[in-house]
Amino acid sequence: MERIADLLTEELKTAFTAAGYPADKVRVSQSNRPDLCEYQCNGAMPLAKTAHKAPLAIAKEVVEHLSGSRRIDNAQAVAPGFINMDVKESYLAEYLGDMAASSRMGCDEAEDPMTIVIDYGGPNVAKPLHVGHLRSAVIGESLKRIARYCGHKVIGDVHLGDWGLQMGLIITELQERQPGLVYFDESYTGDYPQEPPFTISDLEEIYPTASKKSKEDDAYHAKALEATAQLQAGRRGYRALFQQILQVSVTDLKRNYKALNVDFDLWLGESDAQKYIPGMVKKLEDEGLAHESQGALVVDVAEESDSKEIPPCIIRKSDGASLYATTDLATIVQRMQDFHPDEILYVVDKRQQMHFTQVFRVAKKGGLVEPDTKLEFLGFGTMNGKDGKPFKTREGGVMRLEVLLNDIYEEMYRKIRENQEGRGSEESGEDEARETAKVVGLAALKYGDLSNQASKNYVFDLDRFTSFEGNTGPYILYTIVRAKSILKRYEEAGKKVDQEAFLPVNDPNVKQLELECARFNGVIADAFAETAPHKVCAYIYNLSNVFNHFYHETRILGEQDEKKQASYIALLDLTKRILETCIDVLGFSAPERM
RNA sequence: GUUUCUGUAGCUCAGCAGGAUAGAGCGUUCGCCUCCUAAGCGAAAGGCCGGCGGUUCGAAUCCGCCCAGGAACACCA
Repeated sequence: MERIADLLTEELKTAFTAAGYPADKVRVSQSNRPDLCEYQCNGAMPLAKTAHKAPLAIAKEVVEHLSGSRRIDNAQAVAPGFINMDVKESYLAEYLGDMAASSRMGCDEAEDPMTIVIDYGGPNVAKPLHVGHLRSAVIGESLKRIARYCGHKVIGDVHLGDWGLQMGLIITELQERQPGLVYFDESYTGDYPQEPPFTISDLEEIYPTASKKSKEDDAYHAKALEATAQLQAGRRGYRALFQQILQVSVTDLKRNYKALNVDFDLWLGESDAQKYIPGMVKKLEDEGLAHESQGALVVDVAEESDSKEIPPCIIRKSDGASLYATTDLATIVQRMQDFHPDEILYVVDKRQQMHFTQVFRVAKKGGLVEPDTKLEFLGFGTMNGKDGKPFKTREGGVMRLEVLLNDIYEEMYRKIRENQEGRGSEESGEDEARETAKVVGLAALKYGDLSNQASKNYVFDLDRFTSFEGNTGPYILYTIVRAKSILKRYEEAGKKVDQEAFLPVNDPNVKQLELECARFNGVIADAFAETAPHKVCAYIYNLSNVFNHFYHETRILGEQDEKKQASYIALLDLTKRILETCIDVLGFSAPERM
């Protein structure tokens, strides 16, 4: 369905044309003065100069042509040249009925679906997920869902950091500790053991230890480099060990992402792209793009229009090893081959902007992608503590995601219990309260993150995010639970919800809620077009406010007029469905009660 | 140093294809539970939209300069 604002724009354009004015710049938008009108059009003002006429006079002429409209009500020209208007109640009821009749509430699927690969993980093997991984997971998951809801084919890839020095470090440290393992015996030709010689917690301890040693001890560092090179060269024992490190890590990562309600279609990593490197490099060389510079193989990516210097992109180090950019380029080749996507979207820390600018340019120049393949970089800001500096534990270390989640669950549980006592109402059981705390806690965390613009840094504040007041996840969930509760009682009274039973009701509170519901399709479309989940958050917060106002002013279950009541219920049901769809697209869900 | 992002109420943030009186929430103050979850609703106070210029009938929004803070600037990922 078309958005109401667009439908009104069409009518206004017709009216401008009929009045003899150009209509190309005419646009109707939601009014920024709700006390005056519901929608407004400012199109008359810029015409004043060329038409040599007062804008108000133009507006008046245009308004003359709107009198027969079935959608527009109370159109009037106001100084200095605004055209104010309302939506006819009868039309709005009809529009909402149509919305409610479709399972997608008027939000059409793309006619020409795109294939989009979203790269939004980037966790490192053998390292626990920490808060630095939170944003890409949360934002990427939401973007994936928004794009899917819009009808596109979306492939989410975790893109593991499973290649490079880190693997060499782990192997080196393992060898130090258990030199007798068969993996290190070069003369060994048999099968390697099924059971890995370490657990996930071993790995999580081994890596930082090795990393520290390597920084302090040059000989150790050299050994790690050598191990990395041999692994990359395909040494059997190292490959076997690598597979086991991978397997142990991925199992753990999957568990962690699941707790976040984040899931990936692909569990590929940097290592999977390695086989595409030789061909990719050869292509760049053949096309004369790659050349030697200070011993390294580089591709120049500077462009004349650059306002700053963009250094050449290094494809191969002077020691012959590949690096970050190499792997990312090879991954692009792999993705083009496997999926031929129309777009690849990277949801990555914004500090990597420069790197991706280089990679994208090489990919375009070298023809690794089609000329019209969109390579997009969504750089997100850091999550800071209350002091405005990057979020740390009390001891100053990086906080593990699991720990953060647990803190939130605990805090949520405490609040739920507290509220139940305060209310003195039905006590839910221990288990249910714990379950609810998890659902609400996750919503608190995700909403707290997503309600900020992705590209900006934001302050993580546990107390604020888990609060039930204000612009928070819990507040949204509470609103949904309220709506669910009424619907349940309505049905318990033996009545059936008629989703399309909208009637024109002369009640400003009802109309306000209706207008807000009608914005749904536009909000989703905008959020997709602008890769902006925070717009969905802003919308549901507003919708929740309007709903709670309506709820407070209107007796629904006590309404005597059955038809009127059915209309209220239809509106409430539509509101609930919209809210539920929105939070699903944001990546969390609501409990039955709280 | 160069480039770039950010600067809006005490705090946390919206708004930025220019439009009418710059919006929320928290915090502060004051109302509202015989009634569908008060985890709610209503109201008040609180702002030279970092500063100075420019474009425009009109600027938080566009342009220039300045100030302050963050980030990135070839062989780490």
